[in-house]
Amino acid sequence: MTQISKVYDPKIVESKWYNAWLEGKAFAGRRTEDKDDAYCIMIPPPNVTGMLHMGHILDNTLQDIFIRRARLEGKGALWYPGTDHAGIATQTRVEQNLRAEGKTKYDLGREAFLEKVWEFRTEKGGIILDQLQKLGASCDWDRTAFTLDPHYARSVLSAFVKLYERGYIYRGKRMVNWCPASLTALSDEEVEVRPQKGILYKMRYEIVERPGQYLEISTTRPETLMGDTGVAVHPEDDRYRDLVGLHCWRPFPKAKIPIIADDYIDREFGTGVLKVTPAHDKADFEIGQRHGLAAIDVFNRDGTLNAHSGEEFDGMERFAARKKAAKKLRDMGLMVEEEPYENRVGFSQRANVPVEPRLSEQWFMRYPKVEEAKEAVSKGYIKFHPKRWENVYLHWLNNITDWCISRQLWWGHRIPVWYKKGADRNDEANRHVSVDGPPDPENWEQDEDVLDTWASSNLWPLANFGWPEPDENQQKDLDYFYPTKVLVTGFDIIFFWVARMIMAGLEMHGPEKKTLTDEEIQERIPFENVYIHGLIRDIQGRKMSKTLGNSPDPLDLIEKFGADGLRFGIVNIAPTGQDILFGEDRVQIGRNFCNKLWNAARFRQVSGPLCDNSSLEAIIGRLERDQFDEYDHWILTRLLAATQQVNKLFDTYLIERLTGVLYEFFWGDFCDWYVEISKSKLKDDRLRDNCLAIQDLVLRQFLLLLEPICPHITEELWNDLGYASGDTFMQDTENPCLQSQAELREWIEQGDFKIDAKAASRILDLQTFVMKARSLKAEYGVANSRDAAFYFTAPESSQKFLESHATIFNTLVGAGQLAAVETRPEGAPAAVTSLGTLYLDLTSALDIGAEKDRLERELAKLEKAVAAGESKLGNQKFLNNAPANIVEGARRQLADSKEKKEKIARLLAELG
RNA sequence: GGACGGCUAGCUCAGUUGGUUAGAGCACCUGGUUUACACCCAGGGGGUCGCAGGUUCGAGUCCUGUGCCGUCCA
Repeated sequence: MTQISKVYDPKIVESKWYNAWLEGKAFAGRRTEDKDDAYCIMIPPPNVTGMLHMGHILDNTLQDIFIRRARLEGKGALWYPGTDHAGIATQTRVEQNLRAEGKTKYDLGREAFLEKVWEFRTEKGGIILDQLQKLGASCDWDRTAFTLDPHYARSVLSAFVKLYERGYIYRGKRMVNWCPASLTALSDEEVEVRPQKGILYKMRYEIVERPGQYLEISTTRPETLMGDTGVAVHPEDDRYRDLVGLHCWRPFPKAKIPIIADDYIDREFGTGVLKVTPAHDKADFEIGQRHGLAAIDVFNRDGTLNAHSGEEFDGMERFAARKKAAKKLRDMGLMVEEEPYENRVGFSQRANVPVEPRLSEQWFMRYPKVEEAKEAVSKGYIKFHPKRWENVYLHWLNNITDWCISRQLWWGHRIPVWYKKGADRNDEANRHVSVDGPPDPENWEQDEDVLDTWASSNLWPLANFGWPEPDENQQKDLDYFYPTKVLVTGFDIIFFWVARMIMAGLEMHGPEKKTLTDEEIQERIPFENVYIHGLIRDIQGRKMSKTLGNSPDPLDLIEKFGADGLRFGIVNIAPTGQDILFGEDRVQIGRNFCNKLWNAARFRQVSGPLCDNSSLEAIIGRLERDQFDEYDHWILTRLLAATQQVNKLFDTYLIERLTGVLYEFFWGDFCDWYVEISKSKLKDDRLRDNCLAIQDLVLRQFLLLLEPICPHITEELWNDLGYASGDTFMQDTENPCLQSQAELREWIEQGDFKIDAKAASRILDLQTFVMKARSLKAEYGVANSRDAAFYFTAPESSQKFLESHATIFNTLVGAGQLAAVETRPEGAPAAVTSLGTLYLDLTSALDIGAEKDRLERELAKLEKAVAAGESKLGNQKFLNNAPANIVEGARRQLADSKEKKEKIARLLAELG
């Protein structure tokens, strides 16, 4: 048995146990006989080259809590880890490295460049997983997956092929969100709309048929006017009705463009006239389509202007071009007005630059099983926690548009489409679509693009079990673990990943079907619960970012507080379903709590010999039920209540509340009261063994309750206090008794013995009595004297109770004596409690003024309570309508308050 | 413009289906080496629960309106 040291040192303990778990294969996913036991969590795969940040700490701590609890409960638990290839992010970083060497990816060519990325991945990949291990994450690491692993890639390509064959994937020239920095198309979800201060330019175009007459047009983007192919007004706008069908002059490059009428135009905006630039605006593109206007692309891929914009703009950067275009309009006398204007501009989330609407050839996905995806949630097969996020999910699905899935990148899953060399790519007859490619590759060229990363990670729960061609063992896993139990993620990922995984599961898991029955939906969903947590922000509520420097390194925090301390701390400060304001001082509570636990265990170790703790049966066998006093009944009542509360929090997915319940029970009840009481009981030979047995029982159950949150320290103490049997870990414990308080109650209550809740409630009175005594000591400056004498007057029933607890009273208060008296001792300040009136014997003279102040404060409180009680009980309607127990409670309360009030009034009168 | 969330002690948050005199942690103040723990112990101050109505015997909690902050969508 290890001697427990004075200060808890998490470093040694944490690495020791983590290694022991790894060696013992404690995290290996296991199947039980019964599928109902299956409990699988798929990790939201972090970027393979990413670094751990606070968001990961929260997300993975929560997952670890779920999975460790499941293991304790004997479920078939599997936490499946892995990383994704993060197409844009990873490629961008490698390109940056190349740029430092003065090279571009084109210098290397596709193959050599990809080799570089793989090198980078090998170097950096997995760092984040090591970091998760420092946190204590109990993933089944042997299964660690990567979205570009060969088998995973086959799944992704298979899905593409199936979706293509089923008509969900098509290629087309469309308006997409173009990132001029990353040089790729983006999905709508990757575009973040931000308000931007700009200028609303009002310019005028001369009407061709009516020289000298102008149309005034408002725009925020004069740099696109070279691509204008029309000017549009509302058909019912009387101001312009007669101009429709005429033309006006585009100033540069000078061209005649038609004036058209379209319902889309907002008559209220600006002058009610819109310049139509079909190649550079989504709405304009649609107007152009309706009216047969040409689309002239005046931009290059990188956001510079091209030859179509005219010689003087060719090659110019887009924002410089805006200034130049405005100047040119001014010089030509065509600028009417320039006013400051705030408009909403789409930014590329990843590259942090404004996106360009751009016309290009891309692959799109029409989402499959949209209706079923809605039903899965609206019918309750998939539950969001907190539930309100279901609205967000459903709203998105109700307004869903096709998904641009091709990316102009090299790093990713290359689209499995080949085109006949030199043939028209848009003619389906010239395409070959398959996982393995055409048998005669020399006649084909493969599509250059790769798939959006989310179009691969949406298969995560399926591909990791070998879909679509699982081997025998994978098939067993798939049958057992799918659908997975819970997905833990932040609300910002609902569209990107959660919704798409649901649709992918519904479409792919099982044979092709046009529509699904309710039963099929339930079989195909990828998970049953979605646990949504908040985002970690800094203490001022700002998002964490590298540029702000407000993002602490989690490894530093683990160093400081221990992994368990950080885990406890982060869960403790997380409100349910809201963002989390992170401050280092806020998570200290976790470290402090671990230290408290450590020392409580240490106290147990020095309090008496460790007896047989190796099984619940052994501990229960040591209880001496005939020696139970109120404290024992009370602490066991509290233990059962805490067990029940924790169980309910797991059932209702309120994980953020766990630490509150555990803290209150362990620190507030066990340490502050039961352990303090023990200090008295342990001196008594008659009481000692039972008291130690109760401590052992409480500690055992508490360690089990806490283990999911603080796995290392609990495992250590589990061993130090002798709960471990053989070489097993906590997770293998028989009879953890966690799933309801009834299980544990059955063990304790044997024969006629029942845990006495009434006896427990008397402890609450005693606690008040003790606190009043401490308060008197503090107020009269005798807090130091451990021999302070207390007296009390009390009715016979309480007198007996108090006298029998005098020793414990002395321990708890730090007093020398507690004795019953007939009347108030001379010069003694007093406190009124429901057990009786308490007096502090002062050797020095009583400060009458201070005592009067104190008692008057107390009197005022009681008068308020009495008035409230009387008005309530004087109300016939209250008596008629309120439930009997409430009325009875109010009566008792009033009687108690009245009695105390009278006593205090008498004490005051005595003081004169 | 639509939807959702928040508004309770100086700060961050609890407050179950309405029911005793609204709680915790941190911060603050006072005192403290007592059979574990100063990462600790004891005590104390501090709130008209955003605002206004309504329902009810009774509202932090339910209803209506409204203000401010935040987020998502358009």
